Amino acid sequence: MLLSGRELDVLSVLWDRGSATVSEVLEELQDELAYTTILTILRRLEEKGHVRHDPEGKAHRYFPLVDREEAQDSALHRITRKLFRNSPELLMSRLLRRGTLTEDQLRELRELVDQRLKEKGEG
Amino acid sequence: MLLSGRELDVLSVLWDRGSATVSEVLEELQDELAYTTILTILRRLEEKGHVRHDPEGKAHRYFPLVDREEAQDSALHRITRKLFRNSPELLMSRLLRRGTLTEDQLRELRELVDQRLKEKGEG
DNA sequence: ACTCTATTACTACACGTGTAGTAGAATTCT
DNA sequence: AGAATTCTACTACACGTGTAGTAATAGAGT
Repeated sequence: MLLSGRELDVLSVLWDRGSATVSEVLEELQDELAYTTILTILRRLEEKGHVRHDPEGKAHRYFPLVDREEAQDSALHRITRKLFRNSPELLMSRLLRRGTLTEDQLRELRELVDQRLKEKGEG
Repeated sequence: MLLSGRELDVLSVLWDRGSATVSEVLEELQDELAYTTILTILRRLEEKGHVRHDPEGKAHRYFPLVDREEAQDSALHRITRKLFRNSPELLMSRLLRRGTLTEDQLRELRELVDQRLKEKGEG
């Protein structure tokens, strides 16, 4: 699944709200795009099977058919392969080295790692 | 800096070897592309200022002008913004949850996190 | 010097994406 | 009902990317 920048912008609204009409997407997006631009993006997403719609009054209400996690995994997988020699560990260490995490976030992260380690130990 | 899939394939070879000619890139890539395809990609990368070349015999030797870390950061930044609500922590926890890391990698990761925490504590 | 071959420079073209306009249908307002 | 508004369907177009062909050229071998 390969989603473009704009497609992700639009899908993000659907993910956040569960569903949305063109107008709703339009309202929520930062960049001021034309109404028909959103419409085009949603139509293309529908062609590709990433969203569907139900009629709602004279308008359409769009629903995501892929979920955020899938898109996240797919994007992570791609950049892991292309930029991190296929090593998620390298990716993480790069993120850590960039130092954008707060102390609290680091602590939570350590919790998560410990959690995973515990699971590995048991399983 | 936005690098396309193929551009990343080609740049990866330059990063791995330090520099490369078209033939060298060609040899190293999995997908069997035409010689001129590689040439085109390198020319475009050069137009954008991402590589440069020196003459070498009748051929050209290409050198990367961006480094892998920059490209990594740029890609990570983009997907963090578009897919993880701008939270690198969310990204990491997603990676952890996918469970693709081995026990050893998890341990190394915990080391790294501890390391960062220590630095934060001092700084 | 002449031919063969590797290499570049230039061109081409299909496809996806970003962006939006126009025409016409559906609703709403008065 | 007629006018204004909202919305969709369809079309358009520029730009980037993936891919490669053709023509010209520079060395390599003899």
